Amino acid sequence: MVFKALADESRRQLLDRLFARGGQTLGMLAAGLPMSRQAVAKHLAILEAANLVSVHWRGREKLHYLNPIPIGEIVRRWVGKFEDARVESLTGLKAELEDAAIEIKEKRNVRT
Amino acid sequence: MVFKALADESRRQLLDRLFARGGQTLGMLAAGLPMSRQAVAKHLAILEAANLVSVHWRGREKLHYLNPIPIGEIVRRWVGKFEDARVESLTGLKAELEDAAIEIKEKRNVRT
DNA sequence: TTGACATGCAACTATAAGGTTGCATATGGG
DNA sequence: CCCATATGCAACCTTATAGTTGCATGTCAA
Repeated sequence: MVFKALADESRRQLLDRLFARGGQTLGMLAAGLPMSRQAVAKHLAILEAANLVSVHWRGREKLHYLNPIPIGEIVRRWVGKFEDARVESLTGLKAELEDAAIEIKEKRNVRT
Repeated sequence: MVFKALADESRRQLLDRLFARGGQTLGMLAAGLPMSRQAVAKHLAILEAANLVSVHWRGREKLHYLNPIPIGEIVRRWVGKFEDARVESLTGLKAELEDAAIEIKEKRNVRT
């Protein structure tokens, strides 16, 4: 799942590295990160499963690339439905605030 | 953090509910979800911390709203930097594939 | 073919995360 | 004032996840 994949800092760092330079091998990516090669392999597997990273085998080397499908598109597919909700929610908030104001007014009347 | 907040299905459901109707109380949101009120409260706290949900107190009731700042914007701020990487990455992939093709050709030549 | 290198697989550990229960606190209404 | 209601706080349990180590597999190059 995309959000779970992006939720981890190490995985975002891996995406950063692939952003800086595509086609890196597992070994290249693992070197310089403060964790074992196997840990990196796991992260890359998760990124692959989330369709954020694609791979290409060249002999015994596994080359990693940011997925051709734009990450933004994948994410937008998930959050897009909330885009239009914003205005309505704000309206709702406004209404509630007004309700509260009225209630306070009413109380003042009772007490006076 | 936004992605961690969005990574959980229960929290996405809560956003769905607030999308359907803003200004719901903790109790309202908890009713109908297969978990305790306290669990929902924790999720809402995480959504608040991630700036996805804003609250407004009315007496003893806590009203929840999707954050005025569009969720899409928040998310885009995180993934935006990868948007432009796509083309370059594809180019990189293309180059690697061509490299691979050349290697295979060279081998054929050696063997032939 | 053999050795070195690149990756995969599996078992295990530690910590974080989602969930529960029980009790405390604060507000509103009669 | 008192009780019901709405939420908060804290301890605890269970499972998921990030990480480790050790060994197996597969490919290149001499």
